[in-house]
Amino acid sequence: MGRGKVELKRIENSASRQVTFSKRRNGLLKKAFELSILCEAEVSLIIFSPSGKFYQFSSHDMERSVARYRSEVGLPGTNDQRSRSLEFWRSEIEELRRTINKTEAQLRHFIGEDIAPLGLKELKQLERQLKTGVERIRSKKKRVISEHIKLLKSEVRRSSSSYAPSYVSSTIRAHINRLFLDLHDHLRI
Amino acid sequence: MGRGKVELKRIENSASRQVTFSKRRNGLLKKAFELSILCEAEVSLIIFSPSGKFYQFSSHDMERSVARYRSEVGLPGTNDQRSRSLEFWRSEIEELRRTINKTEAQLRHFIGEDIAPLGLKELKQLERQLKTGVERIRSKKKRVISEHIKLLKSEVRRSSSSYAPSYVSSTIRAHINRLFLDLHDHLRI
DNA sequence: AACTATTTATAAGA
DNA sequence: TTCTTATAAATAGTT
Repeated sequence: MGRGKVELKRIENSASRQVTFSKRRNGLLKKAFELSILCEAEVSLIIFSPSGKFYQFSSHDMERSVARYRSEVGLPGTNDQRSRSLEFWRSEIEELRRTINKTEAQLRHFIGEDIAPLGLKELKQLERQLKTGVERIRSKKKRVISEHIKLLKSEVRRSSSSYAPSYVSSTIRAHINRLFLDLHDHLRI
Repeated sequence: MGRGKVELKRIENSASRQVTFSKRRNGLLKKAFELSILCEAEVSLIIFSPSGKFYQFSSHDMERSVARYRSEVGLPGTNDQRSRSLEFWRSEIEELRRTINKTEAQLRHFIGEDIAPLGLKELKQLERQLKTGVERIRSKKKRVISEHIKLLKSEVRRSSSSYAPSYVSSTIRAHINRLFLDLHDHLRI
């Protein structure tokens, strides 16, 4: 991965060992970060240089990952009370994960992703749900906007029945214009 | 570092996310190992896949590295292993529950429920997502149906160029009628 | 610290 | 999962 290949053994030259450490350490930290983002993995990395300098990356809280590590390696027995309750929590968590996967899949279907494997029947149902959603959202938007209008109208009434100076009504007129722009914008889609 | 570049964000497609995880996990473990050999560094790496599978590398004893990590970040000594791992599971479950709640809320929004507290901006975004979803789903449906049609046409061709008895073509005609009903039904919505 | 020639990792496709 | 291959990335040796 450079001008020449290197044997997998301690680099004898101290200067180049240090340079290599610096380059590869950065590379490793970067890749640990990328893995955690791209694949949603939990990744923790601890590095000490030969001279004792310390570097770390942890996608989640380091203590959390260490505890999780321990729960993986530190429990050889299966029959004591502790591992039983751990077994319970594990299954609890699996169930929650299943729920999440299912829900997220549905969500993706709603925005038209991962629909390749769906049949006509599913597609039809999806479409109907989406249509319903769109209708409700549009009507909610209309209500929101007409609330705005109502408020503005009452303001207009109040100010015209008072002796407010004319710049007030022009402010209100500006509000109204803004509202109509919004209205146009939001109902256009 | 492959046929195309990848954006630094969660890979949406679950299959390719898993493949990428497997490849990059191996790459990361390999590089951690190389760094420790080439530069005599102390390197510890803990990885959990989203599905909970566990991988690790440690150039030295993991507990030693963890203890050294703790002394670096200034945590008081250790702990009761059991309460820590319980703590971990508790936090894990809370996080999963939060995820579920968020995702389910989104899902409800998509079908137009619980949208009372939403503002115009959110409503607008929702509507746009739904529209996109509907469009994708409709085009997928069209593709599915035209596949059906293509298949049927080729069947018709085959059977009319053979000496098949006439009831075959009437069967096919029935299929076609059924298809058109489907077509009408599905594109009507 | 920069610069490249090379090696390595890996994304996409089969 | 595994293999292949084109390309992107990392990095060894050099300036």
